[in-house]
Amino acid sequence: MKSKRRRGAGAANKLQYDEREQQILSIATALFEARGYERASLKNIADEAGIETASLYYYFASKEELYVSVMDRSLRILGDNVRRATEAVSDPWDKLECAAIAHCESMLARKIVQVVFHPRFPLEISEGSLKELKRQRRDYERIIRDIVDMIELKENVDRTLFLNFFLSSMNYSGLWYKPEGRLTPAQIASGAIAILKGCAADAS
Amino acid sequence: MKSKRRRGAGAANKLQYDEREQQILSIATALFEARGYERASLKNIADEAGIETASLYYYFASKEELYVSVMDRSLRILGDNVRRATEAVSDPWDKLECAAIAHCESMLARKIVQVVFHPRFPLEISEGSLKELKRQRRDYERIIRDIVDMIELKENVDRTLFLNFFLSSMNYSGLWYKPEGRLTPAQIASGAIAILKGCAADAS
DNA sequence: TAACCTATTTAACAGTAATTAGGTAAATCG
DNA sequence: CGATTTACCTAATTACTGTTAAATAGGTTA
Repeated sequence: MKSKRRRGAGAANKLQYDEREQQILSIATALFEARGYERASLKNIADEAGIETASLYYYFASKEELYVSVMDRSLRILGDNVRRATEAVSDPWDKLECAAIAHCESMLARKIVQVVFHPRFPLEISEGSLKELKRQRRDYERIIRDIVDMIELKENVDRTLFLNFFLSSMNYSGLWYKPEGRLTPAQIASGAIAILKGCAADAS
Repeated sequence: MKSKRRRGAGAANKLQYDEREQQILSIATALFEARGYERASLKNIADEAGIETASLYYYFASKEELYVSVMDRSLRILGDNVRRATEAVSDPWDKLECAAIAHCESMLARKIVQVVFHPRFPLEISEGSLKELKRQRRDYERIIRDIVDMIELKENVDRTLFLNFFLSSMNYSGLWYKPEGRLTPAQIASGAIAILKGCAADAS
């Protein structure tokens, strides 16, 4: 609604609308990620952006809307990265590995999301927003599911469990990943694939 | 400190100290689990216990102390259950499967924890409490690690990654588990083991 | 120059959180 | 019996929280 304004400026430290909006989204992403929804107060976010708390309402109608925007942005970036990384690959296992690497690198190396797949949403969200968020999450998982569906698994391996297993380890990698540790995000992703490859039907 | 008191009672609905303490711990566990630390207020907990908010301070010095007690209790129960389920088993893979089943059943079927392994602690906790919690978590993970160390893995599988992978899927199982769904907690656990068994050195 | 718009501030509000101080009824003890 | 202890309550306090209303400084447009 407010996204096409351009004119006007103000005091020395004023920014243009789009710049400020993106800045707030970045800061909010980092703070929601670091502290969780409740403990990342609007004051925290505003302080980091160098503006007053009330000014946030010029860009977002409520904290909930800000949260939904953060999730939206994160999931879209993640989806784009994974799609881009996998589209040129045809072998199912290679495709899954590329997806894993893109997922981990998006989550861990760059500071984009990680907030995304928390088990329960951290707030009592409005009906509409909740549906929107769930849809986006399903859309992303669909990308992965489509890859998993191409893979031939041993008969005794439950495909849905395999998918959940993969997604959970991707998400949880944020727990044990340390920037200064011995494994890079890509190595973690490839290591996960190495483990899962034991499930291949053609046990190589 | 206060654990040996016995005497005295009060109005009709008063409980003895230990009973009330356990009741509060159970309720707090369920509420922290369902709503998260911030959104589970002391008023919520007190209401459910049928007492006033201020009365909680008769049992716990602060919300933080209550949280630490909940974690403590949960991890001890979980550890006990897993130890008990595995001590009589000698084959490493069977042992791990028993651990997985005990873990999942403790987390999912009975309503004990699940709060336990959230990536980041939900509060800025005091130095001492934090150390205590981390120690307990490490102690539990040690149980699992000792089992994993007995397992023979393919050469290209990173043992630490394998361990983290296992723990993360155990924890995340709460995400997709539904009491009315097609899989029981034990089936989820066994399914996870079936997936991981592809990593066995003697590829059966 | 006058009118308007934009990004921001100041100030206040209403609600709720955790916490504390002090009191009270009933059971127990000597 | 009276004194004490136990388990609780009432009421107030402090410190935020998200949110709104209104004002303002400076740039744009006519």
